[in-house]
Amino acid sequence: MTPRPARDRAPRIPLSRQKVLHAAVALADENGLEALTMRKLGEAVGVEAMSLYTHVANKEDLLDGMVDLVFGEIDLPSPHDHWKTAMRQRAVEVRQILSRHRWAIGLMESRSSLGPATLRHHDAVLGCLRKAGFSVALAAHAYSVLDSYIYGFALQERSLPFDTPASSTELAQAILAQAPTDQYPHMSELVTEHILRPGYDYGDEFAFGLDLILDGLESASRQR
Amino acid sequence: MTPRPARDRAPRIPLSRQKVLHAAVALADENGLEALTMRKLGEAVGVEAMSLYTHVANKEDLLDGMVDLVFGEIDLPSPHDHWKTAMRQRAVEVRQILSRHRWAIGLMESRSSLGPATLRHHDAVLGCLRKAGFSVALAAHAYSVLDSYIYGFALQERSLPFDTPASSTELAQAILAQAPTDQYPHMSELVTEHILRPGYDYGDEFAFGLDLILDGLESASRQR
DNA sequence: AGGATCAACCTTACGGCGTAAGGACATCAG
DNA sequence: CTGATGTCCTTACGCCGTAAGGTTGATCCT
Repeated sequence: MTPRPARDRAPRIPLSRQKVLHAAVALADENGLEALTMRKLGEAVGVEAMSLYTHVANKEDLLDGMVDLVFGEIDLPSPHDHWKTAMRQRAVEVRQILSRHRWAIGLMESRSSLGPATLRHHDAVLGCLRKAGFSVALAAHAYSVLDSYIYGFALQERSLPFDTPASSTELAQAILAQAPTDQYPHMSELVTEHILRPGYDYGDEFAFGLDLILDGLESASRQR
Repeated sequence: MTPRPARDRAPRIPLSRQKVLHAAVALADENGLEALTMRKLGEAVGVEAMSLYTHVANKEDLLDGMVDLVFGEIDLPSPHDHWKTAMRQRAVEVRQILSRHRWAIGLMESRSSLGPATLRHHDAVLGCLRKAGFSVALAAHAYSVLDSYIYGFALQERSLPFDTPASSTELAQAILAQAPTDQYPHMSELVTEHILRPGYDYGDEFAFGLDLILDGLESASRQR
């Protein structure tokens, strides 16, 4: 009665941890981390929610895997570049990646189990600084300032309503409406004379702070 | 039959938005943001979950209020201090407050509706910089770098397992176990020669980056 | 005093969440 | 052919935020 399935192959390509992780990243990218539920992820890969547990231990493990995938997207610093060039490049790239994966910002630094791509990345960055003559302590300082700045900037950038410069104007006006000129004069000044200026883009602030930090590190590294 | 309640006063002190917000902050401080549920918050203030909706519009509004409460904890920069002193003081205080309210880190910058304490705070910081001769643009740059650094540092600090310096040793050893010395040499070097050193405390890194940024801002402010 | 108004609070219920427990079934090794 | 293994499914539990509507007690206007 039931036809033999063996002959007309429905090739039964099974799922894999990698496929699940990639689908999870895509889903979080599109709809935010709060929309990443086991049920929706299952649907996205064509499987019931509970079947996902064949490939990930639980949701924490899923997030760990997603974070390591993101770390894997970051190019390792090229060994030929000057440390300053390499660190600037890395900073710009990380910021770009974090704006592609906004959900990752609170997660990347807070995983308690580090994946292989994560470890490789940290090691390469430290190696770049050590090779440039940074002491172990200074390399630690440098890594701390740089990443604090990069993640912090990404965090602030994420709060903006949408990426378009047009809608940032709307936000500014909304803030201005909430904040009467006479009560918050410096706030209004900032909004009217800086943020509402035609070419304004908050993202441009990134370079200022980054160069400030890199210059500071340069002089710190020369001092010993 | 039922005794008149008017005489023997059970004074029926009603709840208020402020009380709800304070209880919510306390609950999140103690058990983390994920433990802050309407039911548990209701229990904490002696009321059923649904009754909370008399005082807050929904959970988003609750979070908005909590964030504004935290901003209210930050002292406004004293108008008599040099900008550098005032900004350093503020940075240290914000970091301290963020370590008391770890749940606030991802939230403070990302509320779309700003409370009065939040606006007052931003205005005072901007005022301090403007009064010190910073142009509007430079004040914006400065505020951006400083807050990016502060929030980013707090974010990284939060990832540590617990605040005790003893347990940071455990974490370091766990990482070292995950990361074999030959495969990640610089990582191991950092852990063994820096992090596992007796007096090490990641919190100490904060001052290095902060002074680096403040010095950078000082020279930027003199340049025009 | 009597009655209306109204804010504070409660009960019940709904759909969605992560995941524990256990069963079905295809594939493959012996 | 037989049993083992790994992938996937079904069902169910106790959480979550909150919509809808009911009860109660204080206050104010006759």
